[in-house]
Amino acid sequence: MKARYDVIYRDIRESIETGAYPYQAFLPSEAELTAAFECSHNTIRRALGLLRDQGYVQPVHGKGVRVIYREPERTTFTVGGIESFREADARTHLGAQTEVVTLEQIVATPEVSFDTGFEEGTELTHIERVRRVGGEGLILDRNLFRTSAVPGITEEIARTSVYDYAERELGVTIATSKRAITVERAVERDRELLDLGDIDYLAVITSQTFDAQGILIECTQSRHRPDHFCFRDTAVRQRV
Amino acid sequence: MKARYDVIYRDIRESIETGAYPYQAFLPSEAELTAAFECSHNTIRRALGLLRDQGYVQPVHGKGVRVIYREPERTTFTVGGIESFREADARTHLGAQTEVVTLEQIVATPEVSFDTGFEEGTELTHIERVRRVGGEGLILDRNLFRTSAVPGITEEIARTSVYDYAERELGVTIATSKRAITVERAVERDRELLDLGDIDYLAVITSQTFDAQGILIECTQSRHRPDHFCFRDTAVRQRV
DNA sequence: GCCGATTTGTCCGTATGTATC
DNA sequence: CGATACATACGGACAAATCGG
Repeated sequence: MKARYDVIYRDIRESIETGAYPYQAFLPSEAELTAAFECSHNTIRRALGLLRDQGYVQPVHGKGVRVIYREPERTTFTVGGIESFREADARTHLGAQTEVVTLEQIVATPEVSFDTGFEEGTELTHIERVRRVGGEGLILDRNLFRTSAVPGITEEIARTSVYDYAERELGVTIATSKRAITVERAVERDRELLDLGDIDYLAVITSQTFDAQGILIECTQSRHRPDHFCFRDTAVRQRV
Repeated sequence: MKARYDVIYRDIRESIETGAYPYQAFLPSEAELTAAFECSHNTIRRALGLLRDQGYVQPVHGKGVRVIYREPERTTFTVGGIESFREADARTHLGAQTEVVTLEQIVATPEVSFDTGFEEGTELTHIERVRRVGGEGLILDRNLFRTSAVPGITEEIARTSVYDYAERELGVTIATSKRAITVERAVERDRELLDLGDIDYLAVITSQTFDAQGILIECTQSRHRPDHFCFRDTAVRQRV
């Protein structure tokens, strides 16, 4: 992304994360930023809007833009935004491994259609993968990809990153993802594939992913052992 | 909020939710919308940006703006994502009751400060509340309000809605909320106050809330019995 | 309490780039 | 290639909130 507003957003975000603009400090005014980045008022505003939406700053009308970001702890496996397991792994440096348990072609039955939102009869690629950190099975991912959108998935691709393959090789762009987080009791299959010990509940993320065309291309269930699960989120007030 | 872009956003959202623009359909082009709403290109774009961020539509470059919203399925969940307990209760008509267990003034110790982000020595109002549905204790809410921002909380207020009190009586506006969802083992206190049976894990939402000034005014831990917990979310891909 | 300077919030009109068909 | 539609960017104008004198 080479858009000006995005470059500016990243630049300021960097300054906040490194502490150049500390918690509770005010950023330079929009006028100053406009001069500093040599761009228009609107472009600065767009960058500031991103910072606000991502929970970095809180603009205060008539006063300035206050920093509300503080360094999060990096202890557990955090989920947020749309990032693939591989990206999260790279970010946290936990050295995770992926084992492909299932890789098969299926056709959406009425029941699958109801659960996932795929039209009945759609050809789907079904994948089950176990994510291991330090040899321990922590996460069970169960994906259903629309085969016509993401064809030719091999075990090798499934073991590395389906997202990379889809984005780079096929030119598919992931755009929007709808998720629900629930906590469910572990079932037989979970015990079989994960290292649960006496743990009998899992954090479950169920998500639907749409591509840049607005077409549903993937449904996923990601079942996490609770002691390595953390979901972070920033919500901005809905003005009523 | 009477901003034009917000009115337009709500108008189009309404049309989507009622099915006037069905799933997978394209909205009228920006030019047509500009004419229809008699406003500028930028204002329409801002409204469309909101619709995109909230997961209603997916703009497709060079083609149009596609609807990706579908009526959420009514399954087993009770407590939804962004809404407060009271709002969720009103929506689901479950007839929930709130019992105030604790209401006291405390001062932030170093440990509390570390856990919550309040400055050491800050005067805080500590509240513990149990949310019951059908007599069953399902949720334990533990709040720490900055007393100077939200003074004079009575048991009556705690039983109904601190949020209403803060907004209406005190003019405090909640602006940004940072949340983390984890799954934790139930502790003694949870068993004491909630009806857990043989359940020994809880869904825990830990949140920090900032007012319109960017000041931290509240930290909350909301501990949910997992069989009545669901968190919903829509994420937009960060283009890299 | 009022006024003026500063700062953010909203909106407009226009121009240009880029993707789709 | 041209027409259409979304994406980005600019510059200007005015409103609204804050703060200090």
